[in-house]
Amino acid sequence: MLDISELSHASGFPASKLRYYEEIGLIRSVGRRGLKRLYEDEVKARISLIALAQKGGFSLLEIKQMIGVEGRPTIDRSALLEKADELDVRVRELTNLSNGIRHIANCSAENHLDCPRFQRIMRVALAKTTGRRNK
Amino acid sequence: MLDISELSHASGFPASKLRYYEEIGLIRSVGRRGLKRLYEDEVKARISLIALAQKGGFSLLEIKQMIGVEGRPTIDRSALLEKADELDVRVRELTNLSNGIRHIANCSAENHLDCPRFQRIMRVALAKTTGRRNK
DNA sequence: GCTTGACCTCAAGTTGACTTGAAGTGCTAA
DNA sequence: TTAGCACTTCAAGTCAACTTGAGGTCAAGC
Repeated sequence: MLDISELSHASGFPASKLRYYEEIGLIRSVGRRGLKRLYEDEVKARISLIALAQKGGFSLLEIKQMIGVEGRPTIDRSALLEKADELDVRVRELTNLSNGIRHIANCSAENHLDCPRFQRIMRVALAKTTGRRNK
Repeated sequence: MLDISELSHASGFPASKLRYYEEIGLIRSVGRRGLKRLYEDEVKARISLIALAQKGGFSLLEIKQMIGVEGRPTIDRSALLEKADELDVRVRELTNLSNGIRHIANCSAENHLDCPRFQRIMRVALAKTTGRRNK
């Protein structure tokens, strides 16, 4: 059991953010000591997971659906697997982007977009992208 | 040479977004036909790159610094390599997250955060994260 | 030459994810 | 028992990244 300042300290999230997450139902407190919220230790893992998923480009709403209220997702298995696939596509793209950036850092071409090697890298990076729904 | 509707169609970006990008200096038009903007073909690659970098979690400002105005970055080599490193860290995290999500989809535990296998996956996913500046 | 329609500008509105501020509350220690 | 302080709520503010809307303009086809 931790109060909000302990959780804040442990997670590196400001208390305002934790209150906000609780407000939108991403985390929950299990009671109060006085008027202070009390959190279970488990919440720490939950918060780490949320932070991670955010880096993956998921919105808080998507994350809520994926991890659910009690650690059980509120969306179905196939939707979850779809998210994982999405993530894998992104991972491949970002790997290529990383290579592209490294190339820009090292290449001496006037305009990197004109450099054939860079173009090849980007062609690869984007090849996997075709066919994606565009929001 | 393409006008904005052609570019919009080719890139899948709404015209409003293209105008916005031009306004903030991320892309540029090379002239007008009447009052319609004219873009060079090169802009298509630039837009793809922007979209890709955004997926990598970079802000439009960061992207502008990385690819610059004429295809030359406005930040230095070491800063670029740092961005690439950042991206590599993220790639590893997201790979683990993907595994975590797949596990949630398949695991039958009551609460996934309690599942030891899931915990292990997340521990790995987050292990690489320690030491990162937290904004 | 006149209408039409796709573009234009510029200001204001929207959304997601928070933060900030003002005013209140209740353990804790003197 | 009273002061202090860390928490509380709730409304409003902020920021990035766009979108929307009102009112204007120009080339093209009738």
